[in-house]
Amino acid sequence: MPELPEVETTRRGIEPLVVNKEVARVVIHNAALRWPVPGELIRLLPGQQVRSVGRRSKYLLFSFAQGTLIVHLGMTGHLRLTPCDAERRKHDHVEIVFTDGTAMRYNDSRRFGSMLWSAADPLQHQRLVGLGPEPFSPGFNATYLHRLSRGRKVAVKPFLMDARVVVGVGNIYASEALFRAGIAPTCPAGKVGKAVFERLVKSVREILTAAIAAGGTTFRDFSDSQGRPGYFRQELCVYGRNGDLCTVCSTPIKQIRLGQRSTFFCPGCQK
DNA sequence: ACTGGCTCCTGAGGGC
DNA sequence: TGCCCTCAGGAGCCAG
Repeated sequence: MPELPEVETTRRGIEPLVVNKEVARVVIHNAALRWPVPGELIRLLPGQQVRSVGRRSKYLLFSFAQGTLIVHLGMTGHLRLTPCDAERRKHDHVEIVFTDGTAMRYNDSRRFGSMLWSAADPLQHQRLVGLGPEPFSPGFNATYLHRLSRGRKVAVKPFLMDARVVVGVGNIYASEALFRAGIAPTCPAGKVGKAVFERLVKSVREILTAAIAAGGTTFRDFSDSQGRPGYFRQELCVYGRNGDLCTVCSTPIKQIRLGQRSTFFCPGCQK
């Protein structure tokens, strides 16, 4: 379940393996992702070099001279670098073969991911243009959240998970950040005060920083990256811990559904 | 303008 | 052992 830390870890791992490599050919084994993989990649990419691998929100941006390959990992998407003659795996969708004999393969069992092409500024792409600030950018702060949330009745957890508000906070880290900040996930966003948002901003950054650090140690080797599920599991305080006793106040952790999503919190710590 | 609900998909895990 | 059911989740989309 890639949230921002996992995507950033993927970016850091894959960039040194593909940067400056020239594409020899593109093979689309199965174009069926969230949107069909654009067939034009087959004629556009060969001959071009990967200049850099960037990230905006949970989108990876593979920059080429003539445009940008935009990759979203969805729920189960993985990128791995293999020798180009390595055996294919089930759910390999797209293969980008480089002139040095390696290949980057996109594998996605649930097909929630996507692969898009942007000939112009990728940040202006339809999928990226309306996104909120990055959680580590100065634009993500208590004043911003306070202003944006006035009059909003939506619970603070789905509010925090709304990519138009801030990007990269998925279901797991939303629960964790709210626990750290001592905010009940059900509290209407419009009722949250500025000082409390201050704590939330800090918590979001702390939890993402810790997760990126943990991801960095787990995803070191991208030639063999099928990911290790639950890599941050041991550091989670509430997520997936329904019935466990809170590490702070020993109240049993509760699980509810909020905006169709499993939500975990400590009724003792979070008001 | 908001809000909540539905949807895509496959694999894991629980119950019997 | 095996089958069936439920659940998981990012984010676009739509109806009210």
